[in-house]
Amino acid sequence: MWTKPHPYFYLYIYLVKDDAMKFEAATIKDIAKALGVSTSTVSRALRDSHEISPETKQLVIECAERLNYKPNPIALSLKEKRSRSIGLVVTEIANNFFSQIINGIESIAYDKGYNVIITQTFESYDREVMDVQFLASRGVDGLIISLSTETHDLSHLKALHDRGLPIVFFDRITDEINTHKVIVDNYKGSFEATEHLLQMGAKRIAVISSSEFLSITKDRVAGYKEALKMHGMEPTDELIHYSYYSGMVFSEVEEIINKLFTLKHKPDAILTTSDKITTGVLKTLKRRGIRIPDDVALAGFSNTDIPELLDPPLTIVQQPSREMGEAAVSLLLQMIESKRPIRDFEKRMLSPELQIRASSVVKKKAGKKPSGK
Amino acid sequence: MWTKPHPYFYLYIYLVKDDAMKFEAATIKDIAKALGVSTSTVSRALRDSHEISPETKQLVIECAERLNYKPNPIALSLKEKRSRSIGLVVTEIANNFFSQIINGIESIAYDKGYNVIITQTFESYDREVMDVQFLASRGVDGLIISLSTETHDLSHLKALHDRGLPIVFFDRITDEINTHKVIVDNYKGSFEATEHLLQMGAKRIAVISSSEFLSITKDRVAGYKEALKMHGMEPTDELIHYSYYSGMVFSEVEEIINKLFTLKHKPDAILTTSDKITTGVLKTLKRRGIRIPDDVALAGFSNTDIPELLDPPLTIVQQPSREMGEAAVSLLLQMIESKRPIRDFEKRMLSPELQIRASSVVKKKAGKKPSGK
DNA sequence: TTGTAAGCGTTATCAT
DNA sequence: ATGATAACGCTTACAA
Repeated sequence: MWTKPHPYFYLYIYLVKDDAMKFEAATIKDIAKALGVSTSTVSRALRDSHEISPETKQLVIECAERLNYKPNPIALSLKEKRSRSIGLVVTEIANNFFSQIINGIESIAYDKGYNVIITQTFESYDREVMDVQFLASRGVDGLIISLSTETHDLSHLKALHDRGLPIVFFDRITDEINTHKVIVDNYKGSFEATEHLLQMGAKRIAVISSSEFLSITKDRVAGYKEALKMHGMEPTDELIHYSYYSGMVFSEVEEIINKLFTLKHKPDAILTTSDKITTGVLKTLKRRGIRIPDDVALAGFSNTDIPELLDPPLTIVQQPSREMGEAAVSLLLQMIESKRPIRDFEKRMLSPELQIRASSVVKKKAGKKPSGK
Repeated sequence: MWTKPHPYFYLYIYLVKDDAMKFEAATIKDIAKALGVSTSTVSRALRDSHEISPETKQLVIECAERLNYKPNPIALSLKEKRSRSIGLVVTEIANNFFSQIINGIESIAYDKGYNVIITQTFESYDREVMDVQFLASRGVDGLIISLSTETHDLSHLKALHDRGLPIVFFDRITDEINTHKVIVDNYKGSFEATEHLLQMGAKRIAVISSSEFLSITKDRVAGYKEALKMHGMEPTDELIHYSYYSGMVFSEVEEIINKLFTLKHKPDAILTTSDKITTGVLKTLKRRGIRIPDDVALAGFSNTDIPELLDPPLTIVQQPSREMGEAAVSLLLQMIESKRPIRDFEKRMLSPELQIRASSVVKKKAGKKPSGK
C-alpha cells in the first residue's frame, strides 16, 4: 500500500556573514556608576528595600529602566546556590501524553522563574541513567521523572535522593524511593473501560498492557481483572499480554495480535493501555483486515487525536496529563523552595486551583456495539 | 458518535515528609584544602595544563574523583559570560514536526554542553513576543525560532539581533532579518505532491495551505500552481484556500471544506500543506461522509503517523524535521562559538555528516487512484 | 540612609 | 611548578 520510501527533501540553508559584536547587558554596576552611588544601594533600591530613601529608589529605578537593566540570572544562581532549573525525564517528547505533561510543567515552572531541561529515555535504562547524570551535572534543583520500562535498578536515583535532591515521580513510579509521586487512578480507568466493553456485549476481552514490571501496568491489569470478575467472568492468561516496550517497538504489538487471533477462541474485544499500544493495535488490525467493532471492539488509553479520526469509533481512556505535570512541578517547587519538611499529610495538599483543574479531565466513549458473534 | 465528555480521572498524589538536607557538592576549594595546594593549582591540574607536575596532577585528579567533583556550570557561565543555554521558539511541542525538530536540536546541543529552553507560541504573536523576551531575560546565548502565523512585526527579534544575539530561523522564516535560515524545499514538495495527484487522475485539485503571509505558504502554493501549469491546467482562486492558524483552529478547516464542496465544480483532489490541516481535513471529510480517494484524492504534508492508520491511503509529504533541527542548532552554535564571521558562503556549508543525514528523509505515496468522476 | 567588603566557584594574570 | 589575587554580577552583614 505504501511505496518504498525514497530520498526526497533538500535542506536549504541560508548562511550570512556574522559581524555583530556581542552585546553587553547593563549591570548593577553601570547603574551605580551612572548615579554615583554604590552597588549595594542600587541592589537594595531594586529589591525595594525599606531602608532606602524614596528619592534614591526613584532615581535608581528610572536609571535601570533607561539602561534596560535585567538582573543576571546566572550571577543570582551562583549567589543563591541554586540553578533555578529543574530536570525532566520522559520517555519521548513526540508523544501527546508527555508533551502535555511538559506543557503543564513549563507553564508553572516558567512563571516561577525556573527553566526546564527536558531529556528523553526512549524506554532505555541506559539512556535514563545518562539523562539523570546529565541533569545532575547541570546542577538542577530538582527532578521530575517517569521511569523507563527497562528500569529495575534505581541506584542512580537513590544516590541523588540520598544527597537531598528533590525528586517527584509521575506515571511510572516506584516504591523504592520515598518521595512525592503523581499518578492517576489507573485501576479505575481500566476497570471502567473494561466494563464499557462488557456493556457493549463483549464476551472475551483481551488486554494488551505495557511491561508487567511497571507500576501502572499492575494497576491497569488489576482493574481489568476486577471488572471481569464483577461480571462473573474469570480472567484467562491467554488473553493477558504485555508489551515490554509499551508499543514503542511495533513488532511486539503485531506479534501479540497474531497470537490472539490464532487462539481457538478469539477475543471479541481488546483493551489497550497506552498510546503507542493503541496505535499499534489499530495499525495491525487494519493491516489484517480485522474490522472494529464488528470483529473486535476496542477500548484504549490514548491522549492523541488518532482514535477520533477513525471510524468506527472506539472507547478512549484519556489521562489528565497536563494536570499531572502541573501537580508534579508544584510539588517539586514546594520541595525546592521550602527547606522545611512538609509536615501535615492532609492539610498540605495541592492548592485548590490545581485540584479543580485536575477534575476537568474527560473520558470519551464509543456508542456502537460489536455484532457479538 | 462521541458521548458527552464527563469528569473522570482522579489525580493521586503521594506526599512524603522531606527532611533531607541540601547536599553540598564538592568544589575546587575542597580539593585544594584536602591536598594543601592552592585552588589555581587544582584548576590547572584539572584542565590538564602543561605547567603542572605530573605528580600533582595525579593527586588532584584522584582527589577530584574521590570527592566526586563536578565543575559548577553556573560559576563557569558567570566567568565566561555565557549561559550555555539556547532558546527555542516553536508553535507547539505536541506536534510531531516540532518534537522532532526538538530531538534534533537537543541531541546536538546537549553534546556540546548547552541547555535548550523550549517555549511555545500556539500561533500567537503576543505569545511569541513574550517567549522571546523571556528567553532574552534568561540570557540565552542564541535563539532558534519558527515564526508564529500572526507575526508580521519583527521588531522584537530585530532588537535582539541588532544587539548581537545569534538567531537562526527555521521553517517559517523572514526576509527582514539577515541571519541563518533553515528550510526545506517546500516548492518542490508541493510540486511533486500535486503532480502525483494529477497522475492519479485528478482534474480539479484544491489546495489548503497555511496563512498566506508565511514564507512557506508562498513556496508551497507556488509549487502547486507550477505543477498545474506544467500539466496544462490553470490555477483557479476558488480552489486555493488559506487557513490562517494553519489548522490549529479546526473550524477554519471545516469552513474551507464546506466552501469547496458547495462549489459548482467540486474538487476531486485536495492538497494540504501542514500537519494540522491534513488532520483537520481528514476529520471533516470523515464527518461529512466524503470518501478518500473515491470522492476526493488527498495529498498532505504530515509528520505524524495518523495518515498511515487510515484507509484508504493518501499521499504524504514528510519533512526532514529532525535534520532541520540539527542543521539549525549547528549553525547557531557556530555563530555562538566563533566570534569570527563566517566568511565564505560556499565553503562553510554544513558538515558532511549533517548533509548525509539530511538526505535520508522520505516521501510516501499512496497507490490508489480516485474514481475520477 | 548609604557605603564597604566578603563571598558564591571558577579561571586568568600576575608573581614567586 | 605553584600561589596569591582579581574578576565575573549580585546580595548581605557590618560599618559609618
